[in-house]
Amino acid sequence: MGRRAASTRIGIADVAAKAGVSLATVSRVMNGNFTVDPAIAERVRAAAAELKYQPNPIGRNLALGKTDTIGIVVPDLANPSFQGILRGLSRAAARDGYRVLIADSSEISSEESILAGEARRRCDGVVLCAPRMGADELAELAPSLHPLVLVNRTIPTGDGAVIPSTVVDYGRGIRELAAHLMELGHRRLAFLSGPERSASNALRLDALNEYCAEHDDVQIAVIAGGSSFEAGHDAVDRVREADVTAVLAFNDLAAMGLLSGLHEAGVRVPEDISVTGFDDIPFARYTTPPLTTAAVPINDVGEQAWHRMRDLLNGTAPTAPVAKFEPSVAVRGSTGLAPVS
Amino acid sequence: MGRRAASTRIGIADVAAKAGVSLATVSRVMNGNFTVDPAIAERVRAAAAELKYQPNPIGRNLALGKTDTIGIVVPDLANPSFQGILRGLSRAAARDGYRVLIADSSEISSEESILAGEARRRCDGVVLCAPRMGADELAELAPSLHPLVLVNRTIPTGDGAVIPSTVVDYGRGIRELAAHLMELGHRRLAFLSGPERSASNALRLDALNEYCAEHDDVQIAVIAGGSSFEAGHDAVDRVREADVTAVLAFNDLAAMGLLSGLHEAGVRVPEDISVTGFDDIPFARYTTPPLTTAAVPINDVGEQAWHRMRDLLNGTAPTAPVAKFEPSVAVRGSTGLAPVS
DNA sequence: CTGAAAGCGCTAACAA
DNA sequence: TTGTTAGCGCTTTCAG
Repeated sequence: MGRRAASTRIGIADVAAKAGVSLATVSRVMNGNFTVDPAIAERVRAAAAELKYQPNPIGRNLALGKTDTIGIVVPDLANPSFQGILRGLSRAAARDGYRVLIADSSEISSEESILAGEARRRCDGVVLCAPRMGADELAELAPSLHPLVLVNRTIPTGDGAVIPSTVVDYGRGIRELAAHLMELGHRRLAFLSGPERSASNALRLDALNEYCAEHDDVQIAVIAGGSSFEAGHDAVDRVREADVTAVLAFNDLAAMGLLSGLHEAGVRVPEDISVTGFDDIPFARYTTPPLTTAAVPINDVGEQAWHRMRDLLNGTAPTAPVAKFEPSVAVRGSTGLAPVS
Repeated sequence: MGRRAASTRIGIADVAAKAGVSLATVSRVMNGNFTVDPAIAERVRAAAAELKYQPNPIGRNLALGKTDTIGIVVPDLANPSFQGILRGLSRAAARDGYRVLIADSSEISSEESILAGEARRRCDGVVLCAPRMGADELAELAPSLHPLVLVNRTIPTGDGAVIPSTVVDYGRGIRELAAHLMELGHRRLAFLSGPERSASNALRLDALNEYCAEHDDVQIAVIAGGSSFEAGHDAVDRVREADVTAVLAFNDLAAMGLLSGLHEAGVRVPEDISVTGFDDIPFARYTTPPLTTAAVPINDVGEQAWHRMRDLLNGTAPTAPVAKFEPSVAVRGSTGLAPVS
């Protein structure tokens, strides 16, 4: 048998006894089933109130086969973008009576599939946020995770089945940033790249190569970077050696690190070199100089991820399985006219 | 009866059938109980692997009366301090095989007790992070939430029972900040206060009053503020009217907002006025000028909250029921010598 | 409209 | 060692 409940917690049986009705009736009343005689319902409610009865969701979960909880796995809770997504997701889900269980993979891609599986078993669905795992692994894992929503990642759909997702048009954003720099007279640019496994990094890179091909007077060097402040900071030397007049950083964090390193090295921004970020995190406007970046409505991304999940849970076909967000360039002080060489 | 499971998910019964043993044996094998014949155990494992069997945690939860999950309720997921606490808590709990369910009260204090109760019913324990609710309400709620850990809040213990908690010595931190300013020659200070309901705000205020009483050449004006960037930004006029040479902001966010507003108004920092923050959030060192602040090891706060919770869950008496953190002043560019008047 | 009873998937006491 | 069986707390079918 299960643990002999020495616990004194009151259950549906206590309420039933006190109200002099059956368990089924109490259950019906607690769930707002109106096929119960008003007088009896009132009696049940009174008993419940008196005993301060609170239904145990775990028993309910088992009986119903659902938990009203979704899981989200993120690479790093310290990353402002993921924080924003989590917040948007959590608030939107809460409005519909759902809770969020979090799993932080600490950027260890091999942990992702395990965490995702565990989360899925405990929850009604899983949101995989910018998973770092390879495409093959993701494709193989996906079916077992259903209902699944992807953020900033899509699966190369062999067949017609599409996994609902929210994506940001990183390619378009970085192109617009490049165009902005070009207008300012920059021709020799550098892309301070992000994490190698990051799908959104590949998107940026492809778009930049395309842009390059279309404008043969523009050159774009690729410099190894990362997604963190430190990565940007540590790239200063490589950036200076690259002999460029502008740097497109992978994201705001890296751009801020670069800004800081450049400042320490006595390089002026934007007089000597222009710098752009990506995301428009809350602090981007308060750097020195304020960061020109491609703004992403990150809370909305999280909210839309929930909406995709809700559709999956309800079995209603999503209006559009993938929600695409177009970043908008926010021109601030970190970009300026190219220096005359 | 429950839902007639049309679902094709494989359960412990399938494995038992395939391995030709009883449910109990499968359960024992899956839980690493070594009282099972190795040969049989191997047979069970093979069957489980072949069927890709994954134990359903929900059934387990019900049988065991535990979920291996703890809940945390935070006032606002957009606040860097709460993000840090959540991250520290989540990572530490994960190391011990626990997951975290989040609840964001959106700074609505009346929601807190509901969210906390719900979280508690679904989880094995609850962490209440800087609850905004009143002391009476908290004291009344606490028993029903056990196991409960408080962050940045304590309960006026009528009797000897102490609720485990992690607290930051805000009083000491703000005193040291005030002392730092005094050393720089400042005598007319202002405290840009935080949310009214915030207990940590009261701690700062009390300490400042005490400090004032001890140093009769120092005056500290209190200006209504808040905990957000906007609150700090909007307080610029009040700060300028206060005729002070230094401002102690409630936290880094408010300080950054103030810095920004001051800059827009043409007031120089620290030449005209010095500004301090509190927390040392990741961005504090990158403001212009870099922010002098009282550094709080926020991830550690979350980690220690988990350790308190773990002790509660294990029934082992916590080493110390309350973990106290002493902030350390990080002197940076936003504070300087008081202007000669 | 109400109650009895059969599960939901798993664990553990008890018996064999 | 292994199997039988009685729950964990709730929902829901089905009969009354």
